[in-house]
Amino acid sequence: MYLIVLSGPTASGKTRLAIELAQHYKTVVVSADSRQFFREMNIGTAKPDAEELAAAPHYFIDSHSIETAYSVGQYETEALELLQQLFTKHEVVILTGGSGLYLKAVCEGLDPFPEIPEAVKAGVEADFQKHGLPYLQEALRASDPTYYQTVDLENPHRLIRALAVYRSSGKPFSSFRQNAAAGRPFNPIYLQLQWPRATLYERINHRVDLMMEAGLQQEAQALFAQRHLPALQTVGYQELFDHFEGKIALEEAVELIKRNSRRYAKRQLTWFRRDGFWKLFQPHEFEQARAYIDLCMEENLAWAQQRHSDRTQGQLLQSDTPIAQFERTTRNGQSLSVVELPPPQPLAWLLWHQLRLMAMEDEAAYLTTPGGLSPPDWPKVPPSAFPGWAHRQVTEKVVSPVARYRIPKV
RNA sequence: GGGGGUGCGCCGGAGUUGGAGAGCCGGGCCAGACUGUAAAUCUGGUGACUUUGUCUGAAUAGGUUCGAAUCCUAUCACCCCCA
Repeated sequence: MYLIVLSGPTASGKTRLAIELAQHYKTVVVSADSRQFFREMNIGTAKPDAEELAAAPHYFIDSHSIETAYSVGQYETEALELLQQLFTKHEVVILTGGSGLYLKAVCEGLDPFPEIPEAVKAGVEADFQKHGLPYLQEALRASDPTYYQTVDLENPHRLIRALAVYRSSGKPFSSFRQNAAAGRPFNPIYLQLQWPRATLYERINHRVDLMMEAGLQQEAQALFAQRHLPALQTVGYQELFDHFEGKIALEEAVELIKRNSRRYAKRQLTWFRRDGFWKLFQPHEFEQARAYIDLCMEENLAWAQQRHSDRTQGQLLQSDTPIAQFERTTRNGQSLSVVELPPPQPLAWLLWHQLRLMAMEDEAAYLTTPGGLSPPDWPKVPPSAFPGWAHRQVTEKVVSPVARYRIPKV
């Protein structure tokens, strides 16, 4: 059983690729989007439209109302139940969405925490309103010195949550936080959509204009009375609420929606970067994504990479055994991508593909192959999948016996 | 053509009676944190470099002065008024 996890920043094209993959694998799409659950919100959440919903069955779209309190914990439980059912009928299921914590909840699991009565949480929030942040910090120091050491003490949400858990259960927040990976009956295959940053921002700006044309203002107007609900603390709605309250002009609200969407996308990228298991694709690379998924299933593959300050190192794993390595270093504005290739085998093109994406924003990128191999020697590479395949050998800086190729920009 | 005004960081604003600036505020951007509000919430950075520090810097070139972003001259750019 495989769960194809398709993510990427907002406006990167997840919806569309998810549907293409669902059609190809004759399966369904499960949404992990923390806003598309809500049936009252449509335009501003970029929900799949009727045509897209008809093209493949979707779950967790319009499944909840903004009136009911909803949390990642509940989502994890409900999603797991659903997946269990789905896997009885499908070998492969697609999970897509941009909310990192929600994806993590499904794929890795969150530690079990006790239910917190609404009154307790409201009590802590009231104390915060009354006494301010120092009160929360002091209360946490007294009740949970362990968490106090690691938590961001400037972040009220974190402190309120920890104190509410303590007050309702009598046990410190950190005692529940085991960071234990939950067992899952399926294998995730992680795919992430990538654009050059400038292009992504253009797409976001453009999509906001389209949302406004589609009637986002009217949609927000209808929800104005409920603007204090947690679900409506959302980019695209908050800014318009401010406009309706007369705080800002409409034009300004639209600009702020664009800016806040860009910031959101940036935070998503930060979140995803920390997990090194994402294999990057461009949104039009359906064939490559499909080939990667098939290889992962046939060869039991996994992707693993790590970022340091100025370099990225990674491995391609086969049943936990490294079978290929790659590295990228950045120095003085110049970038260099290096790959240590195994003997010719069908997976080498994955590395080539990855390096081309890494080279996307770099001035120069190179591929080195030990033993004088050249990329065309690699079998099973679908040439049509790589229109930029044309490479040229770089002669000036060849480090014998390693062959060096310039990687074309995407 | 004549008169007046303004020029420093990626952008906008503040500040200047000649006295310590890599330096205030806001924005943008970059980077980061984040186990139940997560499209939320929070943090840091943003002249250069060989970064415990060093160097350069107030449109450009000169000048006055112990000392110039501040005063003077020329040039350039932009804005306003008059023709």
